[in-house]
Amino acid sequence: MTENRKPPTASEIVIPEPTLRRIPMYYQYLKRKQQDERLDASSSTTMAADLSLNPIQIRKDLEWIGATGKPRTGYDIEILLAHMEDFLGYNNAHDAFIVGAGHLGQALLGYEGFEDYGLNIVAAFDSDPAKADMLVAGKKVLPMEKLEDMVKRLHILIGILAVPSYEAQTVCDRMVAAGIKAVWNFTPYHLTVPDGVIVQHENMATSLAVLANKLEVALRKAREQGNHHDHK
Amino acid sequence: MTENRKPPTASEIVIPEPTLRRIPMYYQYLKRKQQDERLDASSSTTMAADLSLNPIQIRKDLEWIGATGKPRTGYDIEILLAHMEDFLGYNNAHDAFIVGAGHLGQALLGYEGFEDYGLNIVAAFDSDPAKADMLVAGKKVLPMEKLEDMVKRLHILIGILAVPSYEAQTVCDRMVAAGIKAVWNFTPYHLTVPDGVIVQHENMATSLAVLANKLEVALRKAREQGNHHDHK
DNA sequence: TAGATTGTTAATCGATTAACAATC
DNA sequence: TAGATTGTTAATCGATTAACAATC
Repeated sequence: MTENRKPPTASEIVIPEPTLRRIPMYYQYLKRKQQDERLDASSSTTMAADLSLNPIQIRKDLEWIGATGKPRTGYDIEILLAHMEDFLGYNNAHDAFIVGAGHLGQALLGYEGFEDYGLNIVAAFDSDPAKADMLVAGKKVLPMEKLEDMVKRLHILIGILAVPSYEAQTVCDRMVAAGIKAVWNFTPYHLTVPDGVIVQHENMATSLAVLANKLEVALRKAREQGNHHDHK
Repeated sequence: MTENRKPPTASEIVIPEPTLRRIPMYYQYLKRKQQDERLDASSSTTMAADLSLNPIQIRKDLEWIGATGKPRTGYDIEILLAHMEDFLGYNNAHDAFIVGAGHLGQALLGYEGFEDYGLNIVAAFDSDPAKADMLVAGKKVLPMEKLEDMVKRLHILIGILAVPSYEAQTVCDRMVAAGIKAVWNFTPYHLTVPDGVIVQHENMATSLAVLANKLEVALRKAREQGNHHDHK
């Protein structure tokens, strides 16, 4: 194909990550609005107020997923949700394997709602023989030895890493060698992968650092105000 | 030394969030370098290569936590780690409660490494009487009724929400009423809290959306290239 | 019509990256 | 000294916010 003028190719236009990260929030919010309050339209103004965001930002975000609204009434929630599901891959879910069936792995296995976002966890793997053939949330825990074979047979593209940090790189290498193209990493270990393989880091410490810092700043401010108070 | 001229008040200078989010990654990386490779210095150049970041960005980040390096040799890892621990609150940890002792709650209770980042999980609470007085990772699971009393008695400031999404707001309200100032929310529910209370959202769907999107873009690109290939 | 809301174009803000002098 | 690396100042880039005309 490769048509001429239109500066970036289709495959080069990529949604900004901040926008992408907000879509699931909108989705969750709107679904609730629809189910609990039986609303069928919502304006960027009300959404912004409820979610503590800027209405202009919301309109820009919604533009990215191809949604349009009506002046005076806002956006049709039904249509908006459909757009989002489409965008997030609800209608084109990817299969995934989890490696590591500890508490975290089991929590992920049981997490409902991944399907909404296009992820279908098929099974888990664990090196502990005691866990082999266990069922968690209706999904099988298989022995590690079967990993490569199963990845190939089912053409799995996504691997979820919920193993101890010191095993992360080894397991990741095995996944990649077997054909996995995207790794969702729940360990704090910074993985090295070949070109073309995607790694998404889910680092709890990162979030915690943000939370602790905000709290610290707030406490500092409170203390200062306290002082000023004393002071006068 | 606290010299004069510096326009904004101490409490107004706040580290940029992107920088803050990278600190734990540096920390984890450097600790490994120190322990596994017995290195005692590292340059922004090598760190950048290993972590796929820009060296200038790393230098700027390190400046924020007050670290300095030496031309030619780089940064002293020992000192760097100390700075980071100090910055992340390792020496000034906050106590926290978890509410919800399901798989996720138990995974969090057992997560080692929170201490490194200034968080000390004291106990968990669960409404399921079967779980009452259970021990997880050496920490007690207490019945929900005791929540308010314990928060007040121990002056807990941080609450971790690992309950089902439909209970999130109710439990959050109870936490806040009892005096909790920061809520780490692991449910997908968007919480409403009074002014002055901090909420940190740990939304798995958000990360997943990013991962799925990157994979989709990569597959699209691969497909396109495949076509071009065919084509010529 | 009047008024709220969309959607677009322009301005602002902040983070990343570049350029380069200072330094060990 | 020569050369790699720091740290600072300036340029760039991208996201957020503002302004406002179009629209139902």
